Amino acid sequence: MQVLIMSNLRWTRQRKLILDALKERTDHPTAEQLYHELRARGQSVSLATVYRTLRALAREGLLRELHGHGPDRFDPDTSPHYHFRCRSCGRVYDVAVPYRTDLDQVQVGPGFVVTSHEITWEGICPACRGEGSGHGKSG
Amino acid sequence: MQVLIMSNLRWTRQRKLILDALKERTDHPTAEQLYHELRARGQSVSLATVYRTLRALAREGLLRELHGHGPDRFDPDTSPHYHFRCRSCGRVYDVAVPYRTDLDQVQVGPGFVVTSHEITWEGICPACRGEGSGHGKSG
DNA sequence: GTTAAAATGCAAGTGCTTATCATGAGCAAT
DNA sequence: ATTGCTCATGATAAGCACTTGCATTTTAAC
Repeated sequence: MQVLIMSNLRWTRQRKLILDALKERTDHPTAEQLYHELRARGQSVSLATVYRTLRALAREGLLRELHGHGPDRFDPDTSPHYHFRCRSCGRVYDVAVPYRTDLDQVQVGPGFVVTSHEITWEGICPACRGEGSGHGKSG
Repeated sequence: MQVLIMSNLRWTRQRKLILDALKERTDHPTAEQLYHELRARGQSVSLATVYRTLRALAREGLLRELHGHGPDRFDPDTSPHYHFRCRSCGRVYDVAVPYRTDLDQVQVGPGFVVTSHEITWEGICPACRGEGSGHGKSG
């Protein structure tokens, strides 16, 4: 499938695998998690390629990078939306709160140019509440 | 001055220096920046101590850690407020938008417990707009 | 099929941060 | 003021999360 028609990227076996693996998940995995997932399936990819591919696809606007505590995470949904981060396992979930376009109009101060905003909620996710102690890093 | 009355931390020369240096600034510096600042003043502190102190003071609630792109930054203001991050230099500024307590009441989904939220605006700061290209990392 | 440009894999390198551990400093009770 | 217990510091090594250099494939266009 020609997903990369608009981009100057080549549609290689590894890039297909990585993007597909990302789209299967809703927990916004890290590069390392994606890498292990693919290896577990017997696919041959290197960690460097996973990183390079994710960064490249983000530059092309095919996915979104999430920065914050711990390793970067990746979100296949590029539409404007907000996130929840579990402070126990680090997993990130989408939040169904309507996007507030008006917040991009905020006047931060003289000379400041605002290009975007993001809202992140923190707390404990259902998976971690379930576990007795809830201090895993399994996500 | 007995700032640490409520905590079990010892009020050492280094901790005084580090907290004072942090409170003098409004750009939410990194550990490294604070370290260089103190060295430039001829004060003897090790980088490890700067890191340890900042983390310790954060645990005690005397300052706040900011995570995101690049190295962690530290904010001497622990009251609820929002931030702006310059995507050119990385500096972080406080934003004078009233804190929305109602956003902590958001229902993320069944089984989710929300403990806090944060809003971060991104864009270019006045310092970087001034510079012709505006691609420094001077912050 | 050739071919030029781009992607991959491996391994080494970098940046940020924490761990280790011997030494030194704060604090409370002598 | 001194002692003694405990915590803090400094120097350096180690660790994690990436990133980069480079030789070797692959891809996409002729």
